[in-house]
Amino acid sequence: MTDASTPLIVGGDRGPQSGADAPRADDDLLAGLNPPQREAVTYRGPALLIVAGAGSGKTSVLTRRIASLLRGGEAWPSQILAITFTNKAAGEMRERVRQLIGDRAEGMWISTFHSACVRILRREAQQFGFTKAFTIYDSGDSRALIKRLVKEHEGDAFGLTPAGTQSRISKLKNELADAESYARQANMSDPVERVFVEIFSAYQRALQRANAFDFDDLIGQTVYLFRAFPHVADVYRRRFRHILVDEYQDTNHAQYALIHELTRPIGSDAGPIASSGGMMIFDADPADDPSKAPASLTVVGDSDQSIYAFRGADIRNISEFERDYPGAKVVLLEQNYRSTQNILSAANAVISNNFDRKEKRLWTDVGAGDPIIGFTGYSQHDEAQFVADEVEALRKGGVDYSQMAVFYRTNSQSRALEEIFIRSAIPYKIMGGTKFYERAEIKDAMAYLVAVANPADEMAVRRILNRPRRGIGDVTETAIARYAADEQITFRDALANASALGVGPKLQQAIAHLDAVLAEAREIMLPASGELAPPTAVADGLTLLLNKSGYFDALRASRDPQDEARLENLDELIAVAREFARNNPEGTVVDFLTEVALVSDADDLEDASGSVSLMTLHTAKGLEYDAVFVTGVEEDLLPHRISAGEPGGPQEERRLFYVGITRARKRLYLSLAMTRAQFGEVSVAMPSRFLQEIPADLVDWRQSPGDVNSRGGMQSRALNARPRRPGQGRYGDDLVPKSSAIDKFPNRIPAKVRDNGDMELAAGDRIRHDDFGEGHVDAITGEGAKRVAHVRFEKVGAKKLLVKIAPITKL
DNA sequence: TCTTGTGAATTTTTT
DNA sequence: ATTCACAAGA
Repeated sequence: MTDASTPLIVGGDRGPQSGADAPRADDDLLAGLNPPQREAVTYRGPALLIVAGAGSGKTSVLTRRIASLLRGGEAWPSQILAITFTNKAAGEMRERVRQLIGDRAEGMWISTFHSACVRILRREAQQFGFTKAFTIYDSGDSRALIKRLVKEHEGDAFGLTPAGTQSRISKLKNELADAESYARQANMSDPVERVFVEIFSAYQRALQRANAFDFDDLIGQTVYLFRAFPHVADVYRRRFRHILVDEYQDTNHAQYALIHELTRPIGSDAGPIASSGGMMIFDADPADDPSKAPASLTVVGDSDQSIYAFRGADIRNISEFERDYPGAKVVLLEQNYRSTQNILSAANAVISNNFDRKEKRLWTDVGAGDPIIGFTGYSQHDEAQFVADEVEALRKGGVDYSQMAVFYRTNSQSRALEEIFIRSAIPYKIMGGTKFYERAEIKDAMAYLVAVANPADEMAVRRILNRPRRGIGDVTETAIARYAADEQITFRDALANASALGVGPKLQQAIAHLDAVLAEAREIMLPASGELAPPTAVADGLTLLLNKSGYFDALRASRDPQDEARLENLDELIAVAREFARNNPEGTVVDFLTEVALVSDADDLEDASGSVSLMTLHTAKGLEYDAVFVTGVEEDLLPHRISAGEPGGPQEERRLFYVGITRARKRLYLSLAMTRAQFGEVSVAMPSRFLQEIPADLVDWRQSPGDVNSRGGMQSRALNARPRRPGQGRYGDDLVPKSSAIDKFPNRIPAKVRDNGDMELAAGDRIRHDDFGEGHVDAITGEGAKRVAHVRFEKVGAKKLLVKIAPITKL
């Protein structure tokens, strides 16, 4: 069957064998599924909600459901739209469907919201004043633009910061508001609001003029497109007969509205009907006319794993699904196939502290498994060392590095882990963090491509104007902008008239040269003759741009050691472009730019094989590992300090912790540090409240927050930089210390740690340290909680100790 | 126009 | 701790 050639639009046809009721020949698709899972695969109806607890096999269910639709002849591949949270998840789902039914899977749309919308927008852009070649602004691009506008409108005088303005605009767009609709209901007598609205609408005009969409627009403008052009919407309503949305709990209002638009009856172009009420009301019952029937909708989600409220995800989308889609079938998947009972019990205990949730209890029949391991380090380095030691112990026990992951709340926590991992020679991979595509040199190179592909994008042209240095400064840039405005041409086209700009001959030459390079690259990548550019065009064009613009030369000539790395990064980018050409022989520059703009951290799946994965708890969603380390389980970090002030914040933090716990298949480690350096300052950390929510008998504290200071003969690596000898991990050779005092209070979390805050100590005093013995205080520096004693010990030499928490007594 | 130095702010999470 | 922005000087 040549599904790829299925006509894009299949009229009112519902598929080759519509109306098939009894699933047939599905036996192998249902093999190994429990009853609710089977129901989720085989149910047929207008709307289905699958409430899928963590590890309940929802991906399996989803792929089998798709496979069963296709195999049963109920749908063509082209009639299926499946939305996932990341591109990586999309790729995996596509692959799994292919494994189930083979090449018949070709032609489905399986993608993220953003990718799907880009596809639609590229096709329909001309309908509303954009071109196919529109640019996608990532948050950095949009921040840069907003920053300029805030400055121009003197927003700072009204307390408007670029970051704040950006996030407000983003939130509004997620609610499908634009500057006008916002202005209508805002208090416009407030000058701050007026300026904000001005900036908002100026921002939107700038995007339009630059032929660009920001991330939020990709969704919002697609919804706008569907609402403003019902015949366009109908094209997609006819096409997509089966819509499936994963991670539904993390959809925001715009995404919800998009799905709503797509699941209207065909021809229901009366505009938005009572969408706020959630009910769809029509003059005639659409069921009367099968050719107009809406697409069937399947959503999968788990409100306990909703962790994106901060960016507009609305948990009500899932909790009110049954109201939005009356008659919807609900299937509950509670049996967990991933984790041991101990891990699940901990997860259940934690999440049950969220009060506004529907009761749901994960269970498994695989048995209790190993206890959860807890550890309290003296510092983040100590904690990292523990993780590294355990990773090595697990490795020796036969666990592959790729089956271990370390999670943390904030990206900045990765640094300490990295340092220790490097020193311990443990292969690791950081998912996310400072991203390849956010490096300045990569953004520059991409801006060159954008300047060629979408000359309307003034931001991109301005970015490369003086990169590498051409002596073009503020004055010249303004001159170009003025000339462009006077002549009513784009900033890009103004470069072609260097001699008319009224700048010096040297500058004229520089500008003319840049113009020529851009033109030459355009001829390679987008030949004016209209002929198709060869697959290598993107890589070739990029190479040409970087060579002839002098970008490479400037980096090579530089003596900044970092510039060598930058050159390597650019080489890598060119390699990415080549790879892209291999995978997409027909791919254009625009396609390349799109792909790059939409990749996310979690997509970065390039063989994490053989390495331990490090990532934030957010990135961890949807993944699973044999062994999981959740680090930094401290107050003010998890839950994060900032969440305290936000409504629903602490609960969302708890869900985040829950997500982390439920990623673990066999082994779970929870760790924290007593002190943590941030902003270059050391501060004292307290155990997270979430730890107390885990039943004590589930956790085996190797070093608990309760007795970390009392005894144990353990040296603090925080205060003792003595290098470790190889093979002498803290519990090397699987020798877990036969804990003594530790067993007595296995899970006692005291409200506070040792506090010597008021110990009076001065230079000249003698002290005794639990580990280091007796010593002489040379000096005291710092104040309050950060008071540091410089001590010369008789046995171990000079040390610096944080007075507040060091296990010392004055003699 | 570019370089250097000082000071300030940063670190919550991301398609 | 590090990065970034802005100011003053070359």
